[in-house]
Amino acid sequence: MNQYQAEQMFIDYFSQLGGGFTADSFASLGVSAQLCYYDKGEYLIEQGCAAPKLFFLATGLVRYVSVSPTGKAFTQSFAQAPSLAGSTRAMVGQTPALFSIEVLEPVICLVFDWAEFFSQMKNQPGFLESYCALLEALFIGKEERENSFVQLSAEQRYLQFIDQYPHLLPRIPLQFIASYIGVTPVALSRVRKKLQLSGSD
Amino acid sequence: MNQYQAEQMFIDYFSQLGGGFTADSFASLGVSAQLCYYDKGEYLIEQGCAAPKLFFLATGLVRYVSVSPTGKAFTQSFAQAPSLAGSTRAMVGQTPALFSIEVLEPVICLVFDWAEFFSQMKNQPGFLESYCALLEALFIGKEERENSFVQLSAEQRYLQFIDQYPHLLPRIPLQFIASYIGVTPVALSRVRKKLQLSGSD
DNA sequence: GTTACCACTTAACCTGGGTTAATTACTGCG
DNA sequence: CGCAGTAATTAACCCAGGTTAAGTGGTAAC
Repeated sequence: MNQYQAEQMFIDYFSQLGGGFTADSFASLGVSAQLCYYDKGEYLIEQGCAAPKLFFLATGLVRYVSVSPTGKAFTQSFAQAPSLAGSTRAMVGQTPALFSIEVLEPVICLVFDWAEFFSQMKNQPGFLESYCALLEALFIGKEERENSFVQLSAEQRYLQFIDQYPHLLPRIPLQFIASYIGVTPVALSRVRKKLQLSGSD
Repeated sequence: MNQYQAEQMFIDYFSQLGGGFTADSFASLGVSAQLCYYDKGEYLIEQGCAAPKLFFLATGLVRYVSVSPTGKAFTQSFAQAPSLAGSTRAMVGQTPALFSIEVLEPVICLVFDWAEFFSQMKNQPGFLESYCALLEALFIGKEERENSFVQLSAEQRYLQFIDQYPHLLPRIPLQFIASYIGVTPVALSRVRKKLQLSGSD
């Protein structure tokens, strides 16, 4: 994976969001990106710190995790390549990030300075529409997740997770799934036991 | 409140989002809006139905409420004028709305057809940036709410509500606040009793 | 091999909040 | 005025999920 390939993936990713964004090359956009590598266990951004960078994951898998004042970790989401990653809040509001981004599988990514990236890209025809489409999708996702937390039991949220991310299930430790669906690993273990007792699959 | 005044409020509202959107009049935008009135108890959109309209509330107060399959109502948010209202998901995805918008205090609003509105407005300089800013704010709000549900107790969520919306507290029935913070009215009543016993304010 | 370190499970106990239902306002209405 | 109908409180009971702690693999380092 070289920089050129990553940039091509990025352009493809953005084009398929809808919104009519197209581009031949990064050079023509006038944005500069740095190709970076992160190993499992490293962090792209850290909770409490400034996080003005936008990441485009060409390979790898990460999770967004926030730790409460009482020390409990909560996984807000997973993101697997190809995907953008970063804290919208920290980028646009220039406030400290409310979560860390932890690498679960080795990441190769492009790193942009958000302010520079946005000021360049907003003049590209179709970019803002694509970005809006992306934001809409993010928002809708959060809305659905909000509903899950309020209206579903831990068991139902686990089944929903399996349904939505079957490919992630074998790749991430159960404790992370537990922290994603908002229960303790102990509780998730109970749920799994109960499920394998009833349905025998 | 006449249509002209409402349109002026709308333009002001959009201008102050940031993003550089400005306009002299609706006429110059080429978008058509209908001025509508809704009484307390009526609905702007209804769960399960198509909801291709965007509302701009010039006066009034509404809540977004969804009812689960088991019949439990959950208040996703409140919106008071001046504010936009509508289901992003239903507008952009042309799917049925996942919630209803219920009028709590009489509403005077402008009603737009989203598809028409967006196709006209996206060509206005600065509009897309303002719309992005709006979406970012919505997304960040949901993210914070997600955190509250996972990391705070019912009591803490209630205190947070009072802190965030002190002006709404005396205006809406307790049961709606309960359904907003994700507990039953009975549980909220317990919380309030406990609070007035400890701190005497 | 053995020691150490994880991830995961299981059991025992506890608690926050749900459920049901009775009681007490508060309101508008005939 | 009395009588609905609705909102809020309170009490009694219940349960999903948290907490603590002990047990069971699995694997990497020595």
